[in-house]
Amino acid sequence: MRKNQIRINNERRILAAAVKIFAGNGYQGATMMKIAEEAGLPKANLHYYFQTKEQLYRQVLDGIFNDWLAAANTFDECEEPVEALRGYIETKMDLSRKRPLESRIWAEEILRGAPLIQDQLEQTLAAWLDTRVKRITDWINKGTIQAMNPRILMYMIWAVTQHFADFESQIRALNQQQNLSDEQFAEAKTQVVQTILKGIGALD
Amino acid sequence: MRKNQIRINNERRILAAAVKIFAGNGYQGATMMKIAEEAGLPKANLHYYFQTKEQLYRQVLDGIFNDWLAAANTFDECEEPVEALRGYIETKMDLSRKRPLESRIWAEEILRGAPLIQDQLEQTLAAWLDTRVKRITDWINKGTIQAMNPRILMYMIWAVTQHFADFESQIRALNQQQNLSDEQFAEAKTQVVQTILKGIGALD
DNA sequence: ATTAATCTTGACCGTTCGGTCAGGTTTATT
DNA sequence: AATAAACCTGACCGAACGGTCAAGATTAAT
Repeated sequence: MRKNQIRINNERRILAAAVKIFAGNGYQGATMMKIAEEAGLPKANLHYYFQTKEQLYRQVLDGIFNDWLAAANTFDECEEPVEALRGYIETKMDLSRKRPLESRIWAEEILRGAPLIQDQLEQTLAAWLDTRVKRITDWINKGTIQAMNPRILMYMIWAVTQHFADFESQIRALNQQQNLSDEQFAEAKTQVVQTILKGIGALD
Repeated sequence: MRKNQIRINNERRILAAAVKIFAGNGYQGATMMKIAEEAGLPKANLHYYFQTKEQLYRQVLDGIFNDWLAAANTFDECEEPVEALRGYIETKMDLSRKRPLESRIWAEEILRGAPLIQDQLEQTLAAWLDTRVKRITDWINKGTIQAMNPRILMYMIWAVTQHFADFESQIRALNQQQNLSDEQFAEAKTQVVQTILKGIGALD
């Protein structure tokens, strides 16, 4: 029983417009009118598909969280710490490069105290982190990487990779008012991977 | 010619209240009424000292930027890379611990594309960064630390240190709904310093 | 003591926002 | 062809917002 094509198309259009407007203005700064203009639809039409602004915002956040979880699986694809961490960091960097708007929406939600996604953080994300902490602890016990607090390592990885999306406007201001070129971003990606892996004693 | 004490006191009260409200609600989500209640003053009184909401916000941002610049001087206090970087990272970590609200206001402004502080970023911050890039480049040329892009190193330091303020609510959700204790934060500080210094080949 | 300057505040105003709704149009079903 | 279901939208509404103002209270200057 699949939904009508009209509904599918319009929901997608509205969600895409919502991502742009929420990312550029924040939840409070975004207005249904701006989203409607971006989507090329009358405002009342938005309320036909999404009853309230908050519901629309929640669906945007859900989509972001699902993308995040999909990327997070990279962590489990390799057995060895160097390749597992390298793959995860690179995937997170690619996500920041390709979907900076989503990263910024997520960041703003956390900044505001995560009022709408606290449950997801405490349930899904905490569980995800726990199992990865166990894997890292195993590596430490085997002596493959040096002793450390695995949670802090993950915080560092998240911080650095997401910084390139969340603080894009600052990086641009410090880069002759130009966004990082593909070459510059590739260099950043390599350096981030090298610094973190070397920093935890997994290289050299 | 010093200002009247009444003005000094009230401006300070209002600015302190504004920091709390802007940090917890963002620029758009903050209202003059909320700030007035936090300050314990009638709303009209705020407009007597600060003509518009934007002017009040600008003064808050100015204060934050000045704190940031003061902390940034730590970078120059030591000649050797290990001690200079360690001191700078630790100062930034302490700032995140003691002034998380200010860090979040700054982060939100950058997230929104830095509409009000673009000039400061392109002028003051860019100049500050340029001189530190030169220092790091000297260290690299002397062989004290390994070859790398100094700008990316600074981005990483900013990202990691500020993460503990900006993403505090996420870290709390992943830490049994408890903010990091002083001991946990001290551990994070040590690990961040060690990982970065080791990651750039300045240790071991 | 008088005047001037500064400070205080309740009431008010125009605008913008999220959301509603009735009535019409299009699409799907039989 | 007829009916039902889904979709569309201009016009409207109450609430909340940033900001104003006039009139009074307090403080400073002479």
